[in-house]
Amino acid sequence: MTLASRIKQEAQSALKQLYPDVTIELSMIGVNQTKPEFSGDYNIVLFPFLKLLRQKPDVIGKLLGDKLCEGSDLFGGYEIVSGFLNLSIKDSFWVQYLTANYTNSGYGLKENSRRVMVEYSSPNTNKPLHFGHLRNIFLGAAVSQILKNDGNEVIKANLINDRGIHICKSMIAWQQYGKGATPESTGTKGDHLVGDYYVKFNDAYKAEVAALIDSGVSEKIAEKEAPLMRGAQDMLRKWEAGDKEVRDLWHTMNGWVYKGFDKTYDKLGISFDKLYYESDTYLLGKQLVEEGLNKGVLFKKEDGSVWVDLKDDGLDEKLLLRGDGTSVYMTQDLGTAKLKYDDYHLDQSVYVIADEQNYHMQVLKAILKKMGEPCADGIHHLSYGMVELPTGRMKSREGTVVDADDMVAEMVRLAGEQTEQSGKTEGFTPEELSTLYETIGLGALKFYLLRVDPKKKMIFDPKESIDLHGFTATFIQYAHARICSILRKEHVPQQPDTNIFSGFRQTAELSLMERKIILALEEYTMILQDAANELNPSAVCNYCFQLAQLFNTFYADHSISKAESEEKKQLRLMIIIMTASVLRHGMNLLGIRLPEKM
RNA sequence: GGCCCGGUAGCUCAGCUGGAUAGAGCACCAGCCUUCUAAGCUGGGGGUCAUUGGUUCGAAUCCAAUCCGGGUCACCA
Repeated sequence: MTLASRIKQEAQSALKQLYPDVTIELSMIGVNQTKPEFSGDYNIVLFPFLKLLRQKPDVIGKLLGDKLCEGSDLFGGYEIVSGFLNLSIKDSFWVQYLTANYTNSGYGLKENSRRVMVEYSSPNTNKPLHFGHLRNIFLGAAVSQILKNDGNEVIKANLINDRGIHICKSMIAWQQYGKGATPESTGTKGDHLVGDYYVKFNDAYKAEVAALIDSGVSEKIAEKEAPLMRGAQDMLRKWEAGDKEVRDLWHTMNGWVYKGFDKTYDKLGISFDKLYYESDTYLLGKQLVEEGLNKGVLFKKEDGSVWVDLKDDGLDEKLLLRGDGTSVYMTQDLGTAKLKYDDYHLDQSVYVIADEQNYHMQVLKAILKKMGEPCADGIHHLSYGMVELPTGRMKSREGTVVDADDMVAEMVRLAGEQTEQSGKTEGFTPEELSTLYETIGLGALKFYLLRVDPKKKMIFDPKESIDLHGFTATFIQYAHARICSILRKEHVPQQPDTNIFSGFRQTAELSLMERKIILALEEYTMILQDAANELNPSAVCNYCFQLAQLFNTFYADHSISKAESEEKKQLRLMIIIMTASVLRHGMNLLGIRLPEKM
């Protein structure tokens, strides 16, 4: 149990004893950390009790304070300031907490039998990953880890959008302009090569449309009749009919893309437990729609198209099958949702998808619910804001996208540059240095994209690139490296598996910073809990940064090696061991490694 | 226009299940390396928490309205 909740419960039972006739709900008891300008560690707000207890805050505060402190191993004293009961936690409690926990390597792990799927990344196979995908990927991976750490069984899934008109666009452009180019013949990463032809399609198509308009055709007709567009549509029909030549080309080009993606995922340290391909699943929804029709949940219009009426849910009518019987996006998603559920019997299915699809996801869930599908309840849209440039949204057709591979390379380069500038490369082999630069560069990138509340959109200015100072992974990595340096010097293991200071006895009072850090360490499990409940990795980012900040302040005026006594030295070693361990644990959830030297 | 989301320091963001004088980072200014890593630390300036009204002992936080920005409302995905 966390300290804050223990304080709440003790306060409740103390009030029960003091005022047996009155029931005070746990939710009425506000426990907060005391602000630095007041004495004490935690406070209880007295205002909510005034009416119920019919007494002044000073009176209630005194009774409650006395009761709580009486014979307590936890509370050492209190002070009442304008309606707040400021409670001091005994040094002995903090020390006991520290000695009992500093050898931990796991935090917040609990039994939780839920089975959860997290779908993220979900790329199209017509272009390489860009900066916006990175937010999605890091979010999905971090949320998976956070949920797993919370005791859930987590299945990391990737739904690959490998078919459709957009895929045919790069295929036809390659056919017409590629001259047999392959990743090998051009030395280009496969996903980039295919992406180049997607861009080529759009350029050439635009020119075709312009030419048609010049020759007197209306814009609408021109867009439909441009030869490239007709070619792409023709190709899609052939693909659906299973045309061998088209399928072969499709296999080949997607193969190039997958090789490229694998390289990128590998570099990012990202993996999946289950891959779904839309080419396998895109027909699945149709059967579901048939069943819905039979059940009378869906209806057919005169032209044969199938619809669902969601007006009772505050939504609209939605098309599920075209008049010609072909499926739409929603149809596919219905099928995939059911497939996921049938595959794993999920308690929860998390979709990491940008907020532009909020409505779509709402409709998806509503339809499944209406059809009585058991998968409906578990569907949860982890909606995140899109990454924008200072000039607005990234547009692949306008060439304003920031490529993911380029971005990673740039960050690693920056990490190397700064390390060399500050002259910290001594004692590293070239291999160690390149690992270090990747750890720093990639860490900075991940942290930058995870530190903001997912639901908020974010603006990224490539010109300013990403800072390695302040609220960054680098800051946290640096604090960790400093701790490791001290531990090396003192010949103390980073992660002791037994209590190496079993003889420790506390006699000296804790300093302000010593107790502040232990207090922060104690909060960690609660932070993990919140992050898991909210599916919010930014909570972990904020916490780790604050902890590193506390350590740096502590470090600035507390010597460990030359502590004033052996007792203080041991105490501080335990503090920094646990601090480093918590930082590693938290950052590991975010997919960020912490170097021992930097 | 309907629905959804956002608006906090010059910039990027915390804080939002109501609690004390609203916090960080960047940028700017002034200090701190003969002492465990200065990618750090200390201090300083900088705010009408979009606006107005309401609920409350107490509102950045809850409610309503308004303004501004974005998203979405396809037989696209």
